Amino acid sequence: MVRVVDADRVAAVRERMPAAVDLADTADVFGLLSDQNRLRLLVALLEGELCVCDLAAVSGLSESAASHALRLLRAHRIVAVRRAGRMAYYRLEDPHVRMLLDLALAHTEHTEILHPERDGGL
Amino acid sequence: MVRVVDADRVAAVRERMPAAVDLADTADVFGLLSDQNRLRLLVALLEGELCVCDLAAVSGLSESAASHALRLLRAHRIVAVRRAGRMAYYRLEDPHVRMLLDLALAHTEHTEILHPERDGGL
DNA sequence: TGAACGTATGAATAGTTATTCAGATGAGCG
DNA sequence: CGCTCATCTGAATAACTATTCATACGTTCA
Repeated sequence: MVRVVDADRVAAVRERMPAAVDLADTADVFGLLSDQNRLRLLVALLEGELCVCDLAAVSGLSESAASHALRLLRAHRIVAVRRAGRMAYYRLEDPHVRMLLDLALAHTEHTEILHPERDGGL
Repeated sequence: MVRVVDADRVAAVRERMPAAVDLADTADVFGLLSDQNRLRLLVALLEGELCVCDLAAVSGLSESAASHALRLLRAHRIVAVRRAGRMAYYRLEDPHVRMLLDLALAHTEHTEILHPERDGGL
């Protein structure tokens, strides 16, 4: 089993395959962007910092849920926090993620949604 | 609870917030990219079509696992299949996903990995 | 100081997703 | 035909992720 058909292409692709650690990191970032609520939070932050309660309001989350989500994003340094008294102001810190968001949103807004359906032969 | 601090910004952000269906779709796409194995498959396909066994070989997956992953990607029309006899050749079909991949990989390859760690105050 | 507030946390539950295995399908070939 | 091969599938388990609730923390202000 696992016999190779086009050995040359397989070797070439193996060459170009990013290191496991890079792939894991990339998968991680995409994973953080794969949730509607986190997406809302990040979209809200595209134009500048907001406090937790405004983020919760904008994204329709409870403050607890918003806080949990922001914690995750903060742990991966996608957002950063500024504290002022009892308020916490979050901002989008990762320019790479900003680019991914911009690109992704630009496309979904102009594109028909492709729902999971069958192809040639499912 | 959920009191708004900066009502104007909240209203402005609400205006710009994409529709729920667009966010769901975007989150979905990111979700499909959030797995190392699927990422490997897609990277392998960046340069052209490959059959399942070569994809499995390149990405270190069992053929069954590769097939399951490809099925998912196919269901979302991210890849498409061409069948020739008993072989199945997959290709990357979604140019939007190709862009996201290119962007993401370009960055991870030049960037220090930011592992989940604490920020100012975790 | 103590009450109210914004935020953060932990633990529990519920829900989703990946992985594996056993077997099915359908094409080619002797 | 009947065997082998490439691929696909379904079902089961295991692993992970989200959501909620109750509560804790530190700040502000009376």
